[in-house]
Amino acid sequence: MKLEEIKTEIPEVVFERLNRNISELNPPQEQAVKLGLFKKNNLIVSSPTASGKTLIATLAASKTLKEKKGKILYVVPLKALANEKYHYYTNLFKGLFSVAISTGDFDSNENKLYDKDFIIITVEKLDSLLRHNAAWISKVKLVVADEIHLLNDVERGPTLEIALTRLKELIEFQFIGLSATIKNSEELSSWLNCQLVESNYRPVELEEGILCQGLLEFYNKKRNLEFVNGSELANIGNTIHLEQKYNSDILDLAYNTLKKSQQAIIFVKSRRSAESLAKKISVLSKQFLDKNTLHKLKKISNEAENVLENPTAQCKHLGLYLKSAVAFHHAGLLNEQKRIIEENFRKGLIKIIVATPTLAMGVSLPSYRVIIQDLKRYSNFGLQYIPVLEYKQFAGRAGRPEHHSKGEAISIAKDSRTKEEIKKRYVFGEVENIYSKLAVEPILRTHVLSLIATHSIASELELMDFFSKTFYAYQYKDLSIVENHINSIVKKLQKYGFVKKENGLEATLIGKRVSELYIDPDTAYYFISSLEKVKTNHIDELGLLKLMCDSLEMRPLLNVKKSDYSVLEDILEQFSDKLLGNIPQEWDYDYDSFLRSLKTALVMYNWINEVGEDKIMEKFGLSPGGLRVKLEILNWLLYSCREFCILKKWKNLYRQIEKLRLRLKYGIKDELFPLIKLKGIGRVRARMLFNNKIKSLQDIREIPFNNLKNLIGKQTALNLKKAVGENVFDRENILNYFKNSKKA
DNA sequence: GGTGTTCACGTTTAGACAGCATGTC
DNA sequence: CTAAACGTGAACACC
Repeated sequence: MKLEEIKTEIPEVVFERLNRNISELNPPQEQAVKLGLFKKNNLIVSSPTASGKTLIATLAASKTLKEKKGKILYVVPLKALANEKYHYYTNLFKGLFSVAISTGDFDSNENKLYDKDFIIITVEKLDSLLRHNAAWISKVKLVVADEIHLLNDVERGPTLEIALTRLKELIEFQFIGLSATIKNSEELSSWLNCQLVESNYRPVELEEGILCQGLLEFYNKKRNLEFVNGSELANIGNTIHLEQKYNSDILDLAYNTLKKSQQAIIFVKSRRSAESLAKKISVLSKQFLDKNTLHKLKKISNEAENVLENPTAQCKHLGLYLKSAVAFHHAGLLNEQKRIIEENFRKGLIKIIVATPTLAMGVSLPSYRVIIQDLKRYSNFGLQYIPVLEYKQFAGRAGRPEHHSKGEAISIAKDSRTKEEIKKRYVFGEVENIYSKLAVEPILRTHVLSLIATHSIASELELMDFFSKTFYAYQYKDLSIVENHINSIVKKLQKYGFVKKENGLEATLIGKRVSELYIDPDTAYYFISSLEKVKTNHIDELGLLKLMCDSLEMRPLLNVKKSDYSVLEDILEQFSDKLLGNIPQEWDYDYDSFLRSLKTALVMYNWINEVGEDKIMEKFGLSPGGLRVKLEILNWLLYSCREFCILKKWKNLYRQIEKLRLRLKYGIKDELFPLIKLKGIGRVRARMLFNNKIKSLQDIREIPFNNLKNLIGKQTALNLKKAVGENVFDRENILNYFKNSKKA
């Protein structure tokens, strides 16, 4: 079907912009049109990664926008994905419609979401907005849910499920669900009252292969399909004998990739193996790089290494491997470093990325070759094979439509038995069903509170009525497990003082706030009851930090190593009277998690006492990225405590909490507060100034410009002087000024 | 006595959403 | 019910 044929359905400018890149609709897209995409029918699209699902959503959105009847909600599971979509749609709709992004990081709040046409939002943020009763929800006429197979996720699936169920209760809208290929897409689509678009279409051909002891076999699935149910998975397709140079399949394959001037993403199971494999490959990749490339690589290596003022060991390693066009990629990196890696891989400068699964979930970063080294991953039951769905996500990254006509996904098998297993399980295997994971207590309790807080609910029965509309109810029919949970949760919430039962079920003022703050009711109760006991005292920072680390939200906590025990026990002795909550004995079952919490709190305590970031990483075995994440969560938890203080009128505590938040934000002691307010001054520079007896704005005013310049560099010194209201006319500066104005 | 090798044992293991206010791709 | 890679340190061989 030609794009031309649907021209009248969408705004003309949008059509022209789309038409620059696409003239033809691909099979799943065409099918979506035939199944009533433009007739406001609900659709589930179940097809592989990169099969053009986004365009289906775009077409439906364009139709809705053309009619100007209401706004569009585009729901995604990751912030990184939200950013990507935001860029795409602001570009596509530039000058026509307003696009907004709403995640925990930033709200495009300038004009409020109320006025925006197209809103990209994360699942949890949507849930949060529903808890806040956002007024504009009633104006939504189309909801797109991207990666809807997230429903299967133990932790985050239920949130999506509840949010969708609530939306259905609240308003009428067209629904488009985009999913990876799953087995029970039929079931999913009938729950949501959808037409089903199912397809195996890919714009670039995908060749799946296995490398085992130097022998690389590719399988032709079309011809083999009939054998799948028998055991005959004959090896039809190419077979290649790889040049064996390094006595290691993975290194030989990396060599082969580089020799062909191709790129590869290698998926491994742990951060440690990502870094160590990157190291090995960086040694052999040097031979393929010319002078010009090396020069460019040196630049980005420098950039990545020096994101922090004091590079950590991890930063240095990354920098080193980048010089050889190799990178590792995992959640312990800083966002800036991830950006550098992704950008330069797209440009072709970086040749090989060794990554943990992050890279398969997040932004779209295709590569000619995808190499899957680990198909097993550690779980509660030892090493276990990953789901087929995840393998497909890995493999789906192979092939860049703009550069290649095909892509290769190669798994590594250590022996022939493993090879057969991989062939059967993954290459020719069937993708799993997805199942609702709703019936779990910790998840239900936050949602039960939020339902009570936003609805007028007459009784537990009415709650059950809501849950009978979920995917869980649709799949399992039997709600008795959920019902048991709900009854005990409602009792618990009453005991906590978050819910009261008078005419019906109703949230108390504090219960409502807990729901809006988006923290677990158990956590909230634990915080409030612990703080109650010390509301008028002076609290030690470590005590407060430890309290925060006891919460569910801070998990996973740091591991306690054998060598840590003595240090932690010393600290415990020293601070035992300052910790909130009770201290378990060594033989208690929760002693271990107590120590883990204490260790995590200790990291933060080091941070606010200005221990160098590189030292913290070394001492606690933490990554820079990990520290950032924990700091952000802490800030949110402390903010929540602050709000509790307001409701409970605990003024003394309020002040202490605010002070701690400020110290956490910058990683400083109180004495640097005046300096940190200045732009361009972070924890490192503020400390340096302070140690040079510049302790206040007044001191900055008084110190001669040249002295300041020697301390901190000319540009920053100029900015500082300006910031404290002083204009500096040094000679050089004036000369520069004239030089620059001449150029202009 | 210094240095290199081997072996047994111990340790560790992916990821990422949320508040609020302010200023960026 | 289930694993494997890496680091560490002791024991040992060799110059």
